[in-house]
Parts: sequence; C-alpha cells; structure tokens
Amino acid sequence: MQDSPVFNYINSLSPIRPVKSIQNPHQFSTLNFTSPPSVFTSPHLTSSHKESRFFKTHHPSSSDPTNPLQESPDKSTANEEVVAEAEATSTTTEFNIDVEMEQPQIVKETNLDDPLAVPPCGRETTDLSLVPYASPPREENGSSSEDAGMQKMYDNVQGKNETPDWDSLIADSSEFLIFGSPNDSEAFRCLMMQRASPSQAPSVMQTMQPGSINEPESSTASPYGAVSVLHRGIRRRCLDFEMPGNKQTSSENNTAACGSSSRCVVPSIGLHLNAILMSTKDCKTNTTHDYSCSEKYQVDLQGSSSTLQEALDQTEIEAVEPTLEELHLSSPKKKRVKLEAGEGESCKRCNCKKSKCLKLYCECFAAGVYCIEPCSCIDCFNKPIHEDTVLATRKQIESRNPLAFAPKVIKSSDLVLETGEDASKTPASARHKRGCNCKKSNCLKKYCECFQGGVGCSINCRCEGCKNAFGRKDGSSIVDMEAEQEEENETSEKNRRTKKQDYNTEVYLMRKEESSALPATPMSIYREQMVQLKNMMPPPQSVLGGGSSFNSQYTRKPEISLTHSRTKKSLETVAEDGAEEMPEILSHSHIDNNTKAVSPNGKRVSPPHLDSSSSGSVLGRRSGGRKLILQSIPTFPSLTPKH
DNA sequence: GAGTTTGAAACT
DNA sequence: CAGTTTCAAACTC
Repeated sequence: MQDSPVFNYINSLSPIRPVKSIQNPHQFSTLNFTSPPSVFTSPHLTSSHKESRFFKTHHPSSSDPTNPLQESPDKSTANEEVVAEAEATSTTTEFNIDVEMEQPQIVKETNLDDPLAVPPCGRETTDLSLVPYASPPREENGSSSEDAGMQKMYDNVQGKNETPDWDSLIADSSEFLIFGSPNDSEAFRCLMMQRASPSQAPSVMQTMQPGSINEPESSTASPYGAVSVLHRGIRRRCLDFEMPGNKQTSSENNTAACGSSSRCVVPSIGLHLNAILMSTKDCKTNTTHDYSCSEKYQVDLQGSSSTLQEALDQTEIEAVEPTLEELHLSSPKKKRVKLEAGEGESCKRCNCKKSKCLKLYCECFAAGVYCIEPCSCIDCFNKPIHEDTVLATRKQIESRNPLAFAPKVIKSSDLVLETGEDASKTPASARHKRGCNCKKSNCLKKYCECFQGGVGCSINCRCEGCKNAFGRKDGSSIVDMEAEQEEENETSEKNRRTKKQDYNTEVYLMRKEESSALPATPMSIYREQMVQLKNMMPPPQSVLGGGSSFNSQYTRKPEISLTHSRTKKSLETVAEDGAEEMPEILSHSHIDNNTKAVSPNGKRVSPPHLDSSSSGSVLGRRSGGRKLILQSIPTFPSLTPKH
C-alpha cells in the first residue's frame, strides 16, 4: 500500500529524477551502459552503483530504460520494512537481485581495481545515502507530500540535508548494505562498526555522506584501502572470515584467517575451487562448519533467499576459526539456521587418517585447497604451514598424472571433440573425463564419480551394470532409465526414499525434464550448472580480484561457475575452468588442449561475457527464484547474499 | 557413531 | 598395463 503511492509518485516524477540521477549517480548510468556487466554484481557496490540502483529502483523512468524496476519500488519498500526488522531474508534476496540486474557493479569493479579511487567507507557512504533516499522519504514524507519526500531524499543524497535520520537509516540499511555488498569489506566494516556503535553512527554517517563519497574517507577506511582490495577475493571466498572481521582491521584478520585455518587455496597451485564446490562430494552436512560455501550458497540461493541469508549468517558465525568468530562483533542477527543438508554440498572436509592429506584420497588436497578446521584429518600436512610439502607433493602427483588435479567432469561437447563421443547419445551435457569403473554400485550411488558429478556415464566408463540416472554409458534412453529407476524405487529403495528422497526427486525431475525436453531443460541445465560449478573455476573474478592467488581463487569460487553455467553452459567446459585454477598444470600439461576450447583465460576471464550472460539470465530469472539464484551466485552474490 | 561397502588412488 | 593394496568417502545399521 505504501508503495503504491510512492510508485505513482515516482511515475509522475520520473522526468525529474533523471536530473537527479544525472547529478550524482550519473556515473553509474554511464558506467552501466558502457561497461560490460561485471562479474561481481552485488559484491562491490560503489556509491555510484548503489545510487544508480537506487535511482533506478525508485525511478523507473530514470535514465535506465531497461531497468526492470517497475517492481522494485514495491520491493524496495517492502525490503526496507523487512530489513528494518533485520530478518527479512527474502526481501534481501530481492534486493540483491535488483542490484545485480542493475549492473552497477561495473563501477564497483572499477573502483576496486583502483583502490584509491574510492575509499571503502566512501562506497558505503554512498550506500548509506541510498538508504535515506529509499526509506525515509516514503516513510516520513511519503504520505504528506511525495514531492517533498523526494526532494528530501534528493537532498540527503546530495548531502544537502545535513541532519538526515541516519541512525534509523543506517539501522535499516545497514543490514541491507552489509549483506547486500558483502564483497566490500570496507563497506561492511564501516557499516558493521556503525551498527556496533549506534551512537557513533551519526558522525560516521556524516563522514560517509554523499558529498564525501569520493574522498578518501575516514581513517578507518583508508587503512583498508588497497589491502581490502587485495583481500577482496578472500573475503568472497571466505565470507565467514570477512563478515566476522569486518569490524576491525579486516585485512589483517583476513590474512590471518586464511593463513591459519581458513580453507585457502594452495597458492602456487591453482586450486580447483570448482572441485571444492562442486566436488560433488557433499560436505558433511552434519558438520557444523561450512567454509567454502559455494555450494552452500548455491543451494541456498536456489532454495530461497532466506536460505541464503541464513547461510551467510551461519558462515559468519560458525565459519572459520575461532579467532575469526571472535571478531564477529556486530553481527547481531545471525540465525544459525542450517542450510538444508540434503542439497547443500557446501564445502569439502576431509577425514583422512593415513594419507596426511597429501594424496588424492584427500578431497581437500584433490580439490586444491588446504584443510581447515572442520576437517577431521589426522596428521594433516595440507596446511599453509606446510606449503612447501604440499606443493612438492602436488607436483609429484602431477608429474605422474598431469590431469590429476584437473576437473573430472567436462562438458560433453568437449568430450565429443576429444573422444568422438556422440553428445546426442548422452543426455547429460557433461561427462566424467576419465570415466568410472564401478562394479557394484551400478553407477547409482556416489561411489560412482560420474553419478557423483551429476553426469552420465560415457564410453570412457568401464562400469558394469550401469544405471546411471544421468545417462548410461550405453546411451540407453532416459525413459528406460526412468522405468528402471521406478522399479528400483519401488522395490529396494525404501530407505533411499526417506533419506535421499530429496535427491532422488531431483534426479527424477531432472530426468523427466530431460525426457520431455532433452536439449536443455531447466533442470538439466541446473544440473549442468551444478556440475560445472563443481568443476569450474570462476574466471573473470580473478581479474577483478587481481590480488593474490588467494583472491582470485576465492573470488571465483561460486559465483562464476554459476553465472557461466547458464548462459554459457554449452560453451563452457567444466574442466577448463578448473584448468584456470591450476596454472601450473596448464602451463605444462596438455590439459588445456584437451579441455577444449575453453580458453581458461578467455571465457571466464572476460567479464563482459559473464556479465552479459549473467545479467541477462538474472533478469530473466528475477521472477524465478531458483534460477536467479544460480546466476546471481556467480556474480558474487553468493557473498553478497547479504546477511 | 561404528562398521561395511565401494571404487579411486597408489603401489607393485 | 594389470593386479593388488591402500585409502577415505559413501553408505548401512
């Protein structure tokens, strides 16, 4: 109801807004158009971006015609209200989506690239400005005079209004912003700090006001500066860390976190975040700590926005090391609702006892990541402190098998090229590169790497009695498979139903979709994405992250894969992505060639691509929760997930 | 949570 | 390359 008036007002005022937008936000509009969609949508919201978004949202008719905003006004209003309460997950999600759609991120990226360009807090400031703009006007002024409200908002944005209700705004928006732009650690910090000390908020806010946006801001911000930028990737990857540490010197915290216990990718080694994420191996849901999160986020995103938030919250709270946990000063509202275990394949944790986590037996090692606290491994050498050992071992293994650390699942198209397999025969778009060798599982259990990877068996498989639900090596039709599956379900899978009911359902649905529409049904696509995500590495982000190997890896993790998957699915190869992560391997191994056309650099690296694809998909999805989620994730939303 | 099953990884 | 052993995840109870 509240919105409606506003909306109308906006519509009527739309002409005016352009002017406003032009002044301040003008930047984003330009950027939006010119710059390709950034990979990281939600994460780094620059002031301009937010503003742009803000304007867009509230001013449908504003500069950006394409803006899907029509709905946004209502949503935004709703969001504000909900957010005020702090727990509105769904709304938050929408918020994020909006952000992504708007693609202001580009600006962010730019800023990020240039640390000096905008101080962290400065960005936040912008955000804050947005808040007032969004919430106050409606609430306060909306009823009385919309115009006045708009003006007020405008003033706030412009910094004219020196006494905005920052506290309230911050309180409401902080959550928003914080979660909305997880990537910006600085922003986070600022917000977090503000939240932590409401009394201080006003002053801080003033500092952060629009006018000062571009200036290197407060001492707090400056320190982070480049550092924050450098660690951006880490943050993303390790939401946990950042979130918690936001309050204080996040840079240090982050660094320490990664160095110490957090799951870090092995530096020199291009870790396959994909593997981590996707590694089909589900993290034990039982375990309380999910670090990597990528998968988790996927699930969350898919499931619902709320889930996502919860995931984030959980990560913040639980994730990572105690030290980090200690750092969580501000996060007041963290519910520790655990994500659904079923789908959530969060992160990898190993339980190695004899391998010292230096063999491929170890999932962490195989995935190219260090073991972290949640792991139950014994005598673990897969830790940063043993980096030399890890690297040496890795090299050794690679010397034995250059593809040892390469993604195991690659797209069928690639396979076709490589093996001559007829893709048409295989329902699933991806295939296990080496194939499985199952004897007793009939490729119906996770013992089977193909099944685990969500791909069908191929001619490369030496499995016996293959009944892989994702596609048999003999190429039997899906229908047949379904029939068999049904039989199985009826006969011997009571337990399965109960425990794995969800999973089966998913598979079943997938099959159905495939049968109905083989080419690319949503589910199949989803599947593929899942698979790809597991295997893929985030490409473009690395560029953005531009930081250390850690950064790149972390950044990539979830978002990327997701993004690509949809739009580029067909084009991409899971393997390739992985290759990106593993520079060494790529450098001297043939993997690259095999993996196909996916030039590691090319695809994912090119932000535009991703963005365009992602953004488009995102837009498309907006209505559709799950689908949106997937793509959104790629962009970074995962972290962004806000809250 | 302990024990079993399974198949990849590692070894011979 | 084939066979065997080792290993840890997946699975079952």
